Amino acid sequence: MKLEKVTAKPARRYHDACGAAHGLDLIGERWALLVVRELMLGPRRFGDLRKDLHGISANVLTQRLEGLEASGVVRRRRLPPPASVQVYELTDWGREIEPVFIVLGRWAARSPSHDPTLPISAVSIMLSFKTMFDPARAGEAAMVVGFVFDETDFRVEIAQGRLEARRGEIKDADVVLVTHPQAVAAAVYGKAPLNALEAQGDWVVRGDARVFERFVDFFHLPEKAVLEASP
Amino acid sequence: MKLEKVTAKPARRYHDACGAAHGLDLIGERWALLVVRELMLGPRRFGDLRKDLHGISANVLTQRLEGLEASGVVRRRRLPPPASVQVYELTDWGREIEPVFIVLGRWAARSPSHDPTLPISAVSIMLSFKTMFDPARAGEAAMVVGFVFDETDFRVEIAQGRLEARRGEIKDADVVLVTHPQAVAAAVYGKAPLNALEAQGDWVVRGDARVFERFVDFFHLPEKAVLEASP
DNA sequence: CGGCATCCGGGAAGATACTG
DNA sequence: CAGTATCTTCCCGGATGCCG
Repeated sequence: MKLEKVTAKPARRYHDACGAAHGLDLIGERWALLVVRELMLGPRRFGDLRKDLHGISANVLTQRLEGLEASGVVRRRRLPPPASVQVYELTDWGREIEPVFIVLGRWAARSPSHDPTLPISAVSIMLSFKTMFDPARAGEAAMVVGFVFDETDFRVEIAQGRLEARRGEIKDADVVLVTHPQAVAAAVYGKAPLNALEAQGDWVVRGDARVFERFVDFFHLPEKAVLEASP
Repeated sequence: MKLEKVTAKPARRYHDACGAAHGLDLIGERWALLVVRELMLGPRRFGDLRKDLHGISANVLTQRLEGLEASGVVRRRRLPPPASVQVYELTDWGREIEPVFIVLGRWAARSPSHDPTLPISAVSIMLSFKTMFDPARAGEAAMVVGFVFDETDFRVEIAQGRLEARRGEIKDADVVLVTHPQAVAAAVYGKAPLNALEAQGDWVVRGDARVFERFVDFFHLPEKAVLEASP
């Protein structure tokens, strides 16, 4: 006998008209915002999400995807045959969460306890470019930088003081880095010497390495906040 | 024998270099962001916080304040005698969370499940003015609107297409409303008729009521998002 | 294997009572 | 008034197992 899905959400809500409080009802549960982050650059499969959300368990991921789908943030789709696999993607409205990442990330980067050397996902590093890009430093520079992370291609295009970061074709890239996100973070935010990374073997450059050297200079983390202690 | 406070936080962290993930480590626990919200307009006492965070329990509020203090977001201070009471306030860096509220609130207000008629705190309604103010509608209007919520004075000043909302003096206000936040939400966002609210008795106007009628027109909730269902 | 249900241990949240 | 102590409830995280 099949149990009816009596889910009957009692669900811990704030019951508050405040917009921010309702936002927390939608994406405030543990892992929820990071699931959305991983979908920010396009549809993903369950297993891919699980792999890049280090530490999440399968059942929690299932619950979050269900919750986000019920809220209208995420939508589930089955790709047409012969693929026939299920993927999860953001709705149009879900995609509009992006500014929340930008401002939250920019604020938290100033935290004294923020450690940019920790592991980072491919999507995170791409979004960080949007967050930390300094148009003043880029000036009129124009370039296409490609990244290959674990068989997947990502591209960052800079032109007219604007930056676009997404998944996609990198045939036209000025330079392509075959590496992993953490090494990119070390180069861009840690300003690690590029030849050292190359020597370590987790870094292969295709194309004009000088372009990437300029690229690195367009980004920098904000200054750490200075704290007043409680007396 | 007194137990040493071996707090030794193992603490559930994401362990992720992503700025947003670290932001969640700081303010992602349940209630944390709403505690910050209640401090956004200046120092508050423990009991005041508890009263306006409907549903929080004393021990959770204690834990959040401790955590936020440890993170450098909140600071604890004892007012000079004869008051000699303890208050909590945001640090300079903590105050910089404001944009997170603005964008999160603006995004969540478009949620199909957002209900603006729920209870709302005094601080929330004041912050909502910053979030939902439409400079185009205000044009060159200039006014000072005062609110008295439960013995505390708040002021909103509009001038040159800009809005400022804070606690403070309302002697120079063009109009003052003695009421409660939910009634203001009904008037401003629900566009409830003002005389109806006055008739219900939870609404006293001092000064020029016409000024408030214009004020209401400067704010409106964003359109609800239209959702694509999962097939 | 991908997606999801189920069971279980630990820990955080919620409610209430109690103390200085 | 400002928390602390205690108890219960529920969520999170990990493991296992089912089924297409």
